[in-house]
Parts: sequence; C-alpha cells; structure tokens
Amino acid sequence: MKSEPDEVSIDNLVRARRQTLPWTGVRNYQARNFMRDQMQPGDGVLFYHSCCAEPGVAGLAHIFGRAVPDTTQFDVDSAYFDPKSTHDKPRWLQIDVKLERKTRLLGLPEMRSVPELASMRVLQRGNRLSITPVSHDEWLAVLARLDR
DNA sequence: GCCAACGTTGGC
DNA sequence: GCCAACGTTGGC
Repeated sequence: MKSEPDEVSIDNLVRARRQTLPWTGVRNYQARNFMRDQMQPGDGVLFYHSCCAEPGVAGLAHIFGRAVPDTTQFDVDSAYFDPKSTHDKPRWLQIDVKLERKTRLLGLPEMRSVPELASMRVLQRGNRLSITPVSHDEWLAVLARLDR
C-alpha cells in the first residue's frame, strides 16, 4: 500500500492510537476493488513511501477488519470529498491498517536490484495504483532483504 | 462506444 | 520542475 509520507508516513502509523489507521482517500476503482474483494483481515501489508526523496518499503503492517465506506468522501471539507457519492450508494471504501513494525527503508533502487522483485506490480513502469497485490514469493523476498 | 483533452501520479 | 504514463471525463 502506497502513501506519500507527507500525507501519511510509517511514523504516523507508529504514533497512531492502537498503531492503526484507516486507509482513506483511495479514488481509483481498481484499488478500491482490491480492498473490497481481495483483502482479508490479517493480510500482510508492505507500507510503501512514494513521491518523496527516498521511495521504498518503510514498514510492515496488516489488514485489520473489513473494508467499509470511506468517511472522507462525505466530508465537504476533505480534499477527498466526492459530491457524486451518496450514503445509500457509497462509491469509495477504506480499510484499517495496523502496524507490524517499522523497518529499515528498503529503497526503490535496492528493490529493483532484487531479481525476485522484477515483476512486482508496484515496481512496474507506469503503475499508479496505490494498492497492488504482492505475491507470496515477493513477500518472502522483501522480508529476506529487510533482514540483511 | 470512441477518442481527444485533461488531470494526476511518481520517479528523477 | 520535468516528463512519461495512465485514468477519467465528456462531446460526439
């Protein structure tokens, strides 16, 4: 799951109450559908910092609970307000993410150097999805690399 | 349903 | 700040 650290960083998650944050602001249907259809409570999450000086995996987390309507879509004061969404038919979803641990930064150049991560979705050219699946092998490769 | 225009993302 | 890439929008 990608986030701009200026918006929400791994340190925000470390300091959050119960070390849990609602993942709000996803405004892409494919990413929303991952939350709705694919993500299960307990699923592992790689917390990835994007759009910053040092992009890369900054921590590990897991999914807590199920996807529910994103509260920010109804908040007129939010940058994520969506006037076309209704309470009856909410368009966007959020899901709780709970910290596992902050890790050392596994930076993008290092990730690109790992053969097992060559086809990782988040690293593909042109990928703009803020939520992308991670295969079991990719997960293991990231964990192994973090232990170095 | 097509497709050009536009806005956003994200690495550098 | 630049630029490539992509998703969304809206006219037709």
